Amino acid sequence: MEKQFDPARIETIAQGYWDSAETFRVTEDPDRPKYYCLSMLPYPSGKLHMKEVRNYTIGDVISRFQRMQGKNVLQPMGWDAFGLPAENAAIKRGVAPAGWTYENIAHMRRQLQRMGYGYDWQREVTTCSPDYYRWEQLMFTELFRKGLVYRAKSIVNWDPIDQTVLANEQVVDGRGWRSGAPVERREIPQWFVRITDYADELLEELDQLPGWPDAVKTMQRNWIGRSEGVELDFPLADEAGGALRVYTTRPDTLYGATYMAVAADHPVAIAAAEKNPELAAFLTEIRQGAVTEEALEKLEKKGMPLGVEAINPLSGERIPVWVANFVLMGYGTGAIMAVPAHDARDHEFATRYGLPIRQAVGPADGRAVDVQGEPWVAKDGLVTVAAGEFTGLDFPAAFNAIADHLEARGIGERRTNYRLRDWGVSRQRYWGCPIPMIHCPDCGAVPVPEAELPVTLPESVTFSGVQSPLKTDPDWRRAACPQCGGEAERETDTFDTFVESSWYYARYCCPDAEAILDRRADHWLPVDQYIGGIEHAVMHLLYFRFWHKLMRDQGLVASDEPATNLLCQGMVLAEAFYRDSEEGGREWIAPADVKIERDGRGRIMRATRCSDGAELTATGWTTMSKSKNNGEDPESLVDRFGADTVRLFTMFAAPPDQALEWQDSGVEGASRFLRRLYSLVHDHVSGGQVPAPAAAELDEAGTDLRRKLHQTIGKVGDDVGRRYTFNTAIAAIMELCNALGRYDVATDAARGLRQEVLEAVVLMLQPITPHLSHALWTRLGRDGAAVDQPWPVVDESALVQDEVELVVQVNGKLRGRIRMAADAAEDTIREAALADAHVQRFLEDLTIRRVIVVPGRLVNVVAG
RNA sequence: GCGAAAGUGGCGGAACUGGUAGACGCGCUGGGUUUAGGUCCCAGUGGGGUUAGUCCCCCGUGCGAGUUCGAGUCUCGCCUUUCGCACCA
Repeated sequence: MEKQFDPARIETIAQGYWDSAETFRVTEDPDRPKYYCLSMLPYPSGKLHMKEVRNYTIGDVISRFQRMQGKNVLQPMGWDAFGLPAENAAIKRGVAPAGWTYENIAHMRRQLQRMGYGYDWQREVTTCSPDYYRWEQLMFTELFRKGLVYRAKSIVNWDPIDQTVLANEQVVDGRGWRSGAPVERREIPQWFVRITDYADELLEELDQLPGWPDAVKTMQRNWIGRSEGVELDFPLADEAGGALRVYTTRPDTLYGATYMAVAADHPVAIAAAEKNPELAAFLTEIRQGAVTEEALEKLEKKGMPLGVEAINPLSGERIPVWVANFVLMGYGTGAIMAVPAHDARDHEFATRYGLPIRQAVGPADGRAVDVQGEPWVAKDGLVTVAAGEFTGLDFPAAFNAIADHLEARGIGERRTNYRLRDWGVSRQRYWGCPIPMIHCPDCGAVPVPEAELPVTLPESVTFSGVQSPLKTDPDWRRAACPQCGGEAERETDTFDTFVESSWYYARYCCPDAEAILDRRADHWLPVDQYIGGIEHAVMHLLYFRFWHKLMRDQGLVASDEPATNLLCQGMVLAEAFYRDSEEGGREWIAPADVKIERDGRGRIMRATRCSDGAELTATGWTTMSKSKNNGEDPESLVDRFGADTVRLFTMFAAPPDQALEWQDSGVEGASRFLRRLYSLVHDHVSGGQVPAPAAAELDEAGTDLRRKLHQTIGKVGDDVGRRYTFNTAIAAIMELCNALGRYDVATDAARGLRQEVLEAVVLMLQPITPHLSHALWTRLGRDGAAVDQPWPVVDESALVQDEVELVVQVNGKLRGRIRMAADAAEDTIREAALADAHVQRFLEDLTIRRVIVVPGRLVNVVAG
């Protein structure tokens, strides 16, 4: 055995072994329980990111652990290859998005392989390949035929200078990122999938997912936002008649409605603006700005009266109709009834424009509230006041009485509403999956027949960024109508990339199927463990669940949910450094180019740039990102320390669901531990033939070490297999190694024990540092490969302990420790605790009132 | 603005079911090995006080209240940070 630990050499040998033995290639096996471990597939941005290393190391640790439990493990990998960054790269460097993407995939695949992840590469899925997206096109046309897909108008960010639709991230402070022009909201026709048809099922089945984090389930519940309310008409008071339809969850507050507000695109607002130029200008003004909910909510509330009045259907009162910038057409009915006394946003608006605020409900205990100063929004413990015949009712009673009344008079009905909106899947972009529809002047929108799929995206194009090459290519656009054969046009929009990532996990099961999926899908599904970033808690994970149900209803899969367990890992943070220069604004300096001076306690005192000594400002911990130039390159760390060290550190630094603060010094600590273990094994095997373990011949120190070994096996199995706290598993292994290092090996029995400990350590580390374990397993003289060994078994007889230490508290404060037989009776424990000299000191002049004995843990003496 | 989480030494974190706060690692301090540097090994390391001593005391888990024999852990309010908000993925 070489004295020096050489990670590069060890890693090459181990990876070569797994390759030639086809260790990670899996097929369906009826004799072994299956285990499907899935990590979210990466966008091929060019370089592997630290957050991906973290994600995939977690997945690989779980996969390798399950393999050691005897499971038939499927762990696939692929590429979420469509998306905006490829278009941006194309604009910046003048390369085609396809070529750029394929090069990135090749580079990143090699980076993943160097990390030693146990993927079955034969199942690799690349979403921009026609072999993949043709099946999603087929699925879409089938959904269209089932009526689950429709076309409707919706709002996009429109850049009036570049004449293009902008993504939300391309809107900076309400302006286009490149043109700088104020963004306008524009309505265009787009394709939608009816996710709201599945809203109830998506909501209710969250209760059947005990393996999903509560935080994610709560966020999804809130996102779906089911509410019970009433939809009703407020008749308009002008001669033309008509009515404003609104939805409210608070019909009990109807008597407090003092004005109405409509969206700028509402027909009533447009009609009113025709004869009012000032109003028309205002409508144009409030149509500007970004479309995100966040931007709308943070907006300064603005409005203008339309000169139109509506009639409160309960009180008969005439109230003014306003147009307001925070009401949007397409969200609900595009109109709201405003009850400023009981809604914060309505209150802010009413106060600003001097509109009346009238109380409709109040506390049931009769306490007076002043709604002029601030709204009273409670829904519990309320009673209606000044509400005509409905006065004096609590919330459920008022809700029902008013809803019955409205329904009886035919001006409204009860309605269940969702905050969730149907999924708009159209994108006005080139680098995406073409939407397989043909627009015929006579037949309308017609799906492309299955025999003509896939609708292939042309890959050799020049991409300028102004318009999609699909829209400017008349040959590509031209098509015969599948229905009437007449001249027609292809849809030039492409799919939201969330469509590809909604079903890739199922395609991994049968990547070569000549259909969307085949029978193999149900062998592997549902996914046993899904792992990905918390940032996907709502959108991706909801579409992922939704698409699974769509596939179920198409008869493609049998299960209701795609994944039984979900682990959301935290972000990866790093320190960032910048300097503000007069000429060039803020400049971010890579941490590798920064010289840091720390004070005696390790805090950063001063940071300077290595090249010129320029003074820099440190930001503290922040997300690793390109814009801050603080990304740690995993590959250079692998070059310096080896893949095992990088894997060990990312698992050790924090529990997986917490943010990980990246520190190079910590990486060195991980490397040091592996070197120490290597030399422990080296020293051990250089002593020659190892005798068989003989537990009975061990002295007290040996018995203690052996107990610690088996405690550790139990703890690590629980930490890795159930708790997913890899950091504590590693800490326990380190403790065991420290104990082994202190253990004096003078006898044959002791050498045998050392062999037993080292073998267990090597196997327990196999999921985390598989290359080193592969090497050391052989060095310890064992046959076979570490990756194929079963998880070590706890020897219950080694855990037995005759004596335990108990803590004695007086009034909750630690005052003494006593050693007792493990099975001592409560009375004996109480006596021993009270007899302890140190405890007695604190009981002088006090009367003992109670003694609490917690067996195996502590005694608390309550005295006063 | 709305929704969801998280705050523990100089730093990352541990304490799993309400029961010894600070495991493990980094950093730092002192010592040793080495021609030197690095590596490696040993010891110490929450803050304050105290002792001849290896004894002992007080304080301490973002802030403020509460429940309990006992709270980092449970409840309420506040502050700060992070994630998401439908065209970034």
